[in-house]
Amino acid sequence: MRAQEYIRQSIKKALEKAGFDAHDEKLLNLEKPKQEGFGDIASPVAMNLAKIARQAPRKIAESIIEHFEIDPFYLDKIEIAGPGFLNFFLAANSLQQSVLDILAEADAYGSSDWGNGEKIQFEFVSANPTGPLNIVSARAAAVGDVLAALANAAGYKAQREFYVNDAGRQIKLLGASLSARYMTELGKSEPVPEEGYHGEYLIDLAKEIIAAEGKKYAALDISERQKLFSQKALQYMLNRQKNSLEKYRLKFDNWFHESTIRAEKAHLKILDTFKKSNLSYEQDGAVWFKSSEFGDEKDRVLITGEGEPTYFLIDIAYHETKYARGFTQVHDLWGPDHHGYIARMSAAMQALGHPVDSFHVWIIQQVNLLRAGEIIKMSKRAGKIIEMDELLDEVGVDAARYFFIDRRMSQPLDFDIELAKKKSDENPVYYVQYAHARISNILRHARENGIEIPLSASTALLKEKQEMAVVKKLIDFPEVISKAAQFLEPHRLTTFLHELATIFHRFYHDHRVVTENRELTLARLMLCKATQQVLANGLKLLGITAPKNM
RNA sequence: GCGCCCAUAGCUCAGCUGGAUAGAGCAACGGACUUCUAAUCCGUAGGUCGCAGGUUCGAAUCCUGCUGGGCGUGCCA
Repeated sequence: MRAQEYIRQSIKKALEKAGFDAHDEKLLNLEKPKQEGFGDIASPVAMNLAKIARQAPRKIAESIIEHFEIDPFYLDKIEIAGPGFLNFFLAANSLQQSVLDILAEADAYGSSDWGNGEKIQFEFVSANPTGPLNIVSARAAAVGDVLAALANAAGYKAQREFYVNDAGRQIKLLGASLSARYMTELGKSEPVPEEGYHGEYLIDLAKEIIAAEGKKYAALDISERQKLFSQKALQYMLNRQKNSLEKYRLKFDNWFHESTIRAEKAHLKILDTFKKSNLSYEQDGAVWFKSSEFGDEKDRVLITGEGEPTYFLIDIAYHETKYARGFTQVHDLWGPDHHGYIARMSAAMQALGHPVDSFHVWIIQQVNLLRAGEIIKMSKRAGKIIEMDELLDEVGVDAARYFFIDRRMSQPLDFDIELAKKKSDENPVYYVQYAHARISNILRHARENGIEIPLSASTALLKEKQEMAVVKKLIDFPEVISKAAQFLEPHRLTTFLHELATIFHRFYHDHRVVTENRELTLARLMLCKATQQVLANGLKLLGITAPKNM
């Protein structure tokens, strides 16, 4: 059993014996003391209980200690400090043992069953297949991928889904735009629609088509050609997006096509449901959803005056399938431009009878690209957009992912390209990777000196301050993961890994691993391996490589 | 106008859902390589937590107001 688990359970038992109501797990939250001298793990439980039990926190703390059975394997002592903190001082025994436990668990260390196998879904990126992926998509891709990875590690069954808008107006425009480029390449006049897509990628595609299939499509009727080119362009863009994502080490579990909603007329069923429950009405020739009854600021159109379903209606039907597919928690990661869309979608989900807290929208804020401190101005109109591919080619996948994860997603992000490229101490990515590589080097050095590294060895000689500091950090890992998953805050993981790297580098600096003392050498090798394991597990969740040398 | 997000060291950001003397990285300054990688480590300096009230044993954290920024607010997708 992990020390944290032991402490939590023991506090619970002590509370019960002392006559307090301890069923609320929240009360048992453990903290990391802010300062040295306050022990290794702290519990504010006495202060939490003070209000409920109407007793002085210190009194409660004393009562808890009185009923607390100290197992010397885990604890040296408990102290009451400050306003009523319980400070726990971990015993060397359990710390030494946890190094071996980590090695035994290996790749699985850090995982937990916190989520109880609940089926949840993360839908993200979902960029229109009308152009290459941009920088915000890159950010969403990193965040969504890591959130899902964290959720899976924390015991949820999380799915990564990409919603493909492969139907509707913008696809028609895409086809028309490609058709225009095709004809222009063949020297004929056909303008790109005003609201069409003017980026150069369609010129490239037009050239590709001409090279591969010639000019046979020029003979077609324009509307026929546009329709055909819609599908061609769609396939092309989808493949291109998939390739970009693959390069980014992101694999979606499911690609959900909007066209299936339309084909199955799922949106009409929604319409029907709303009609039957009196949640919609007709006005000015359109059909409206009474979203204002569910917290939206006004009602929204489902069917336009021209009889077309709105994107909103299709989107409701799409989201309904998520619940139909068995997901109990639905997380959408949207771009900042969809801010105003949240209330109505949330209203729709409530209208369809889904719990308010089962549907979540997280806005991934914009990314400002900087080069040497200067913001790079991007304009969609002029086609001056930095694509995800360009960014990855320039700074690399590892750095890009790290930079995107290392900040709360709800905040705009200044991404300094020059910094991300720098292979120096200014760049936090390499700091963590370096610790991993450094350990590989130590292990190699040990082998070169004739030390065969065993799977397990006694760690009883680990007692130096820096050694213990590393172990104490290592045992935090499972909680970092479950909390990062619980609060959807992946940056907790990068922070943790950075701290672990710091503590390891410090240990490395102060102590030699491979020495004449064979038993101590083996013990420290175990510590190194356990650290490397945790670094590797953490980096894997982030989708960042763990290099053996740098 | 209304709604959401944000304001913490020179810069970029943490701060574990109300707790102990507010932390880290970078930048600045001063030190440490005959060593398992110096892509590292140690030290110094740096703060009215935007402002003003309120809630209580206790507030960077919760509430209200204000100031200053970002975004959103279509029978578009």
